[in-house]
Amino acid sequence: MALRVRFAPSPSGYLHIGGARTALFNWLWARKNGGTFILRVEDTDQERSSIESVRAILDALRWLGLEWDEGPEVGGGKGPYFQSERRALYRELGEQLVREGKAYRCDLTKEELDQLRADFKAKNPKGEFVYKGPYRECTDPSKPHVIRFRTPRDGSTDFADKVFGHISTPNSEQPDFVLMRSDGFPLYNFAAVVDDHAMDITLVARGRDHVGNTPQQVLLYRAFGWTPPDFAHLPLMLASSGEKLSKRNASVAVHEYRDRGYTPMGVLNYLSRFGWSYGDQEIFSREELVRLFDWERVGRSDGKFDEKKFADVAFEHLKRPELTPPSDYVSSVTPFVAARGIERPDQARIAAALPLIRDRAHSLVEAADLLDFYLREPPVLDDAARPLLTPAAAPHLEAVRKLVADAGSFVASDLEAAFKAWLEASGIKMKDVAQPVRVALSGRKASPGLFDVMVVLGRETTLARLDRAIQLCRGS
RNA sequence: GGCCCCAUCGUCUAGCGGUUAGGACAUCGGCCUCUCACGCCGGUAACGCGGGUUCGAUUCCCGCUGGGGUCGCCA
Repeated sequence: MALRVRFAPSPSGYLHIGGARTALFNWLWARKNGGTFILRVEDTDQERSSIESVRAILDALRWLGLEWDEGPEVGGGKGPYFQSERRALYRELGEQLVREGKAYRCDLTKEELDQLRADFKAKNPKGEFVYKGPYRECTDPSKPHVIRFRTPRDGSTDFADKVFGHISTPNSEQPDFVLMRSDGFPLYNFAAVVDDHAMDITLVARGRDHVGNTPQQVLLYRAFGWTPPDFAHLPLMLASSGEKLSKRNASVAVHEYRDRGYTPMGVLNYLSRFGWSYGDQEIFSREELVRLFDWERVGRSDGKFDEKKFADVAFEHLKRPELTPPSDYVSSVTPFVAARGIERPDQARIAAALPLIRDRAHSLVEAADLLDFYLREPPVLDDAARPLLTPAAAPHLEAVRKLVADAGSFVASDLEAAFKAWLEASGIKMKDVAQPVRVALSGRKASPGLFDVMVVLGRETTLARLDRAIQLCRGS
């Protein structure tokens, strides 16, 4: 049977990097094997689901380039892809299990259950309440009720996990879990099983926090007489604090990294190496990831997200032209440049300056900052740089101005040669003249090499900036 | 607390019986140098503990300890 995997988020918050990793591994597996990657929205909880979250998740996935073959806004032959639109199916199958005696109606109310929990908690402050039944089976279907699964009392439920191997759980541990809520909406375990089966999912890959659900789901597959899919659980990505990643924690939201100027592959590369490895290799292109990914190389222990390592991996992608081609870099950084108030940034000049900022910009936000003075006339003069434009610096700038004006060819090596010759002849030290010139050209105390900057600016602009600096020196 | 799972530098990890336990990030030195970077060189830094199995355990088994997950009419 053709490989079909899915990513099934609940639209109750942003897509965070942990969820993005789950989506990535599914996507990689599908792409590697020519399978189908399905996106399904698990919006059965009307209280917590929101259309904004659906939007946010779709946008984040698209930005990362994890395009889905079937799902919202794409369609497919196994829809609908929103669980809220599949209620009739769940209801029908729930009734079927009741008819077959594999499930039953229970009219114990939520309040009564809460009371039981509270009572238990009062007596056993340490332990956690576990009520496995028997629940109150109701005979009057017109009364509000849920449908519970009639869980076997003994034996155990096993499944093979592609990452963790064989996992066995005693059935005595499982409660008579709820399939259908009293409001007619299905609960996670039930809806997931029904949909995974209906959508012909062949492998369910999700976070390790779902291993406890798997036995219940396997029990459901058996009750229906369906063959369970394969399972693969991923070790958890914890926050750097060691706590579980939260959907409400905006700082780990995918869109946050986009806004901070990281590229999709920067994010994906870091995520790919979290729980998966390929020898000592750290940096991968998207194509390499698709080719090399394998469940065999997925680890089993949880890890903590590391901001520094993440930033470095992202930087590596920005730094290497083979990973981020110039044209991609220019189009990616342009919006960040524009956000600084530079209207219709000169793309050609950005491209020209690119080699000078590539190994200096750790993010597109930084890149836009480093690009600023090439694109703004006059350049912004930093407060910290202003003091370098002293009357004493004026003569040096005058001399440099002449050199630039007289230079035959306007290429870095020739400019540097002429510069060195002048220093030689005058006995002036490079250290003493470089900083004023740098401030004149860039308005900053730090910049790429002077001659490279001049070439990007062009002779005319270089002269204009030197002139302006000379005026400022005299004025101070 | 029950059940399930995990355990190599601070962090992400390589290792699949015999290695000076490797790489990357971080960190600390140094080099390069017109500034800032990049780059390069080098240092500090790990197999949780106790039993086995074996000629030999980081590696296999058991226990302990530690950590995590889960125990909802959330997903």
